[in-house]
Amino acid sequence: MKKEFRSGCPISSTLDIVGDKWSLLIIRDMLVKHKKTFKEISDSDEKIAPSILSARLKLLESYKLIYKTKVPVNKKENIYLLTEKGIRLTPIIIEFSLWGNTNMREFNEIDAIEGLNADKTLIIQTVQDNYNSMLLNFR
Amino acid sequence: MKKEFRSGCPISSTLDIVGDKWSLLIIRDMLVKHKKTFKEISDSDEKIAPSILSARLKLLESYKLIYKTKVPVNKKENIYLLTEKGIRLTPIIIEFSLWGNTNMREFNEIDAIEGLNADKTLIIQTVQDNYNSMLLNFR
DNA sequence: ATTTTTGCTATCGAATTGAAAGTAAAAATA
DNA sequence: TATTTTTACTTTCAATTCGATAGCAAAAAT
Repeated sequence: MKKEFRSGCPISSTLDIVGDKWSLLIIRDMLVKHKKTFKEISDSDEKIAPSILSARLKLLESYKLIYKTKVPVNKKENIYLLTEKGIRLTPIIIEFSLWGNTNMREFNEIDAIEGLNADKTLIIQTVQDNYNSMLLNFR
Repeated sequence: MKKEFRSGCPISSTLDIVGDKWSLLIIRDMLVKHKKTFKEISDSDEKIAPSILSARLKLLESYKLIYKTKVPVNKKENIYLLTEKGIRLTPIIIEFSLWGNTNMREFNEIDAIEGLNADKTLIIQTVQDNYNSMLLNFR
């Protein structure tokens, strides 16, 4: 675990954990697409390198945003799940999605995202509720 | 300007611009602390390197999140201001602040931030209104 | 018993970061 | 007006991180 933060600012401290190009995409795939295994998470449009994914998962786990478990019928496969802290990143994920949907279209061809026109509080609640429902399968 | 985005996802595209450790801190300092010059922005608790700051300002300008102007009485000093798109990052900045304030305290000594207990919509509105008021001085 | 798949790790070249020094031009000062 | 200081960066280069690719051990699948 990295011990040195750049400052005591909450934004700066958060960026010291998730402020790279990949971490929030990993959280996105876990949270919105309910991806749980190393292979599922690495299998995204953006094609994260396995060494980078491995390092990021370790870091996120060490800061308690995710945890790793296994299902009894498969000793090999790691199941990565978001912790409560990780789930609380939902507003950040949704705000990035809303911002990018509105402001990035002149620079990149942006996919249409279903459900983004709903009230943002409802979107956040729905995403979190869906994830929590899925978590019930692992208790 | 970098032309290649990793995918058409709005989150991924946004992270391709601001997904480094410094960009959102620059936006924070401009938006919340009303910092406008190279020196002011580089003079933060986190101590960004001048070469990195210069590169980030150019990138943010090229993607139209900020613009550069000068005041008539000072030909030398560049004044960096947020564009409308840049100001629209306020919800992201505030969500990072709220998340870090709640979830980072076990890992880092987090500064108390005034005003974070208010309703988040009000915080966002206030920050944006304050910045827009300040902008009136430059028209 | 054998083959395939998964979950990584290792290697190494490429890219980025960032410390520190330097520079030109403008502002400030004498 | 001459000189000094400050600003806004740029440059250099070592350190660090990224990421393409190949490889490996163990478990699952056949």
